Amino acid sequence: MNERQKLLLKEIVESYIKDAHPVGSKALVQKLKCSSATIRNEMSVLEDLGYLEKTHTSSGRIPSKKGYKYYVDNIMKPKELNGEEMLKLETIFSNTNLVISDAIKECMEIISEITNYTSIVLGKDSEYNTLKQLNIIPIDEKKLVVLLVVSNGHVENKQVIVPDDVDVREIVKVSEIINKHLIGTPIKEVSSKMEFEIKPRIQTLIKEYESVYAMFQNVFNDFAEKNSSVFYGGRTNMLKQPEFDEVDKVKNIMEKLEDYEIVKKIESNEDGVNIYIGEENEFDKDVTVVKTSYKAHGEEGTIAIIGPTRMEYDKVVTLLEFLKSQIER
Amino acid sequence: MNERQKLLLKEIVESYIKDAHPVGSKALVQKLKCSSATIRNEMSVLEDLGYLEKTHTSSGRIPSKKGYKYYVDNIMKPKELNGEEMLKLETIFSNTNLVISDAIKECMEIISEITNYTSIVLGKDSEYNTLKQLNIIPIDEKKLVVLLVVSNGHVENKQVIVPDDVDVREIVKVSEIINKHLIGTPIKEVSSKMEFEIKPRIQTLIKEYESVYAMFQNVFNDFAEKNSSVFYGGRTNMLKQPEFDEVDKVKNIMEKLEDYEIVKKIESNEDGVNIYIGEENEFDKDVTVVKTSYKAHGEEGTIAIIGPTRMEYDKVVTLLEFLKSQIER
DNA sequence: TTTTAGCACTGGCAAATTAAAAGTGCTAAA
DNA sequence: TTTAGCACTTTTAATTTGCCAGTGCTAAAA
Repeated sequence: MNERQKLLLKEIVESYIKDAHPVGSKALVQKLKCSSATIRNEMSVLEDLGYLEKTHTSSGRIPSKKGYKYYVDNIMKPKELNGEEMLKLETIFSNTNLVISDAIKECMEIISEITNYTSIVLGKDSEYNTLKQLNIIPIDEKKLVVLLVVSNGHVENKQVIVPDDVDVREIVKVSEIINKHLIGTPIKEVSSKMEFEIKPRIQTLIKEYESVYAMFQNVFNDFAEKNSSVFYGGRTNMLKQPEFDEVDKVKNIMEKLEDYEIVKKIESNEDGVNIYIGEENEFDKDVTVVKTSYKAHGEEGTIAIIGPTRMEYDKVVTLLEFLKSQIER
Repeated sequence: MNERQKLLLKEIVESYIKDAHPVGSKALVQKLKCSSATIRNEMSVLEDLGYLEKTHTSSGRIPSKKGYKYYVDNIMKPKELNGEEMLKLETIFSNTNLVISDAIKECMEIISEITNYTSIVLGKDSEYNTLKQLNIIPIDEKKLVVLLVVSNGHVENKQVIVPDDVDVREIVKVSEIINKHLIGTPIKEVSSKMEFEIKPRIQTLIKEYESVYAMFQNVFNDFAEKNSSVFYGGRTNMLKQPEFDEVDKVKNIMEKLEDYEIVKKIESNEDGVNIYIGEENEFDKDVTVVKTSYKAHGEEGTIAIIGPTRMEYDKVVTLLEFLKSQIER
């Protein structure tokens, strides 16, 4: 692609991102410094190459998915952030008594506000996270709370009804044994260590050990299931985008956003910011997902922005990169 | 209103609820056992009384808000639940190691599925709930977790960055003092008791007591803010209703559903099931909120269904009543 | 060889037109 | 009090129309 074609693609993408109208040849005469006829010729070349599309035979052009892709890969320059926005994000991180995961959530909420896209933070319990502490707190004769503290500071809690045949004191006893032997165990291995290290120990000690053992396995399984946490920002922002003006389309996308099985596929291990346009993501042909991973002090996860393919790529990428850099400081 | 008029209103409401089309006089000849002319006369009476509306001069009738209100107050009979649905809800409650609040959430999720409306569970920390236990769990030199256990079994946790000038051991010492003097204190009074009972005690004991005190107050304030919890079921169901076919309208309603300040106004103390049609609720003139409170073993809160005014009132009311009865057993 | 002016042509869009369908209100008779 | 009958109203969908933005192509200019 020659320089003029690149410039042409750039102008079309940016104009279309700005106001969602197909771009005609006359509108670009100023920018390209040549006549509309020349622009039409070049447009038709770019269309043959698959970078542009028409909405109908005599409409202006819009970028194709391939066009967007070329734009983000070869043309787009990082956008300078507006000072006010940058300051907002920085002050959140300068708040010293805010834990990193909370700071990330607040920032993504703000990014959703300034971009009008939906943001997702997908927390992930790192493989290096270990069991820090297991607490049993009796609430009454029949109810207790199991608390599980992870080495990175995450706490999970679950209320449990004590089985009829079991004495609460026996549960506490088992929890002491678990604390004695399982602290420092990576979370993923807890379940199997229960089987091989705890079960044999309690068989002789505890009367109704089967009930108690089952209860603990149950609790650990529950924890394993909601292993990673999801945070959403600007959930309803989808509804603001002109391309999602049909309720059916929005419904489809929002239902997928609610579906953890689909959302968890966003999880990223890449160090850079990656862009998934249209068919490249799980949501919709007119949706783009921009995402990157973060890692800091045992906290680990993915931050992602979800919006229309007609997205302010330069701004979103810069924002995510900026946030990532803040996190990792 | 005479019997025939009641029957007429009933048939119109139920037919419109069923398929969202205005109801004409001919369609009711069978049901009313009289000619369409007679029905037209009666319709026009009901319209003068304000129970019916026309969408345009020569359309069939639809119920007005007042018509719906009369229907739910004077005409509607509880709907018998389908056995399968009832069983689904009952089995959830028969699962003995499920805590009541989790059972409620699962049930409301199911109710959302079977009705295609949105459900909300608004947990409320009862005034009788007291502080059960305060735990400090150091994560590393600079981070710790504050755990707050409430007498009903709810657990709140917050990660805190230890201020530079403070020693973790001093925080632990303060937590011991709090545990000694504040256990059993109603949650609402904790903050003021901190001021009058804890602050004086620690002033002499703790070096940087101001920092530590501020930290704890901070944490308690955070807890107080998210005092009550919200659970949503079928968040996107709004999008399935034909009356919400304009993105703008849905956006409005969904934004309100996201806004805790608005949602918490749903909170109910009423023992019965109450219905708020159109302007009577905070959401939209075409939305109805059906809600009731529940109370069981220190767990307390509100369950609510949100849908279009054209709602299957009989079914929703019966479902909520059934769920409430299950909760209170 | 590249660029440009000019012009015929195309599809979309909005406003206007039309015809059919659904339903009402009113009148007069049962 | 109820009903049959009919004129009238509005909606809806389909069609028509003119206009507009924009294209593709051709032939001339650079």
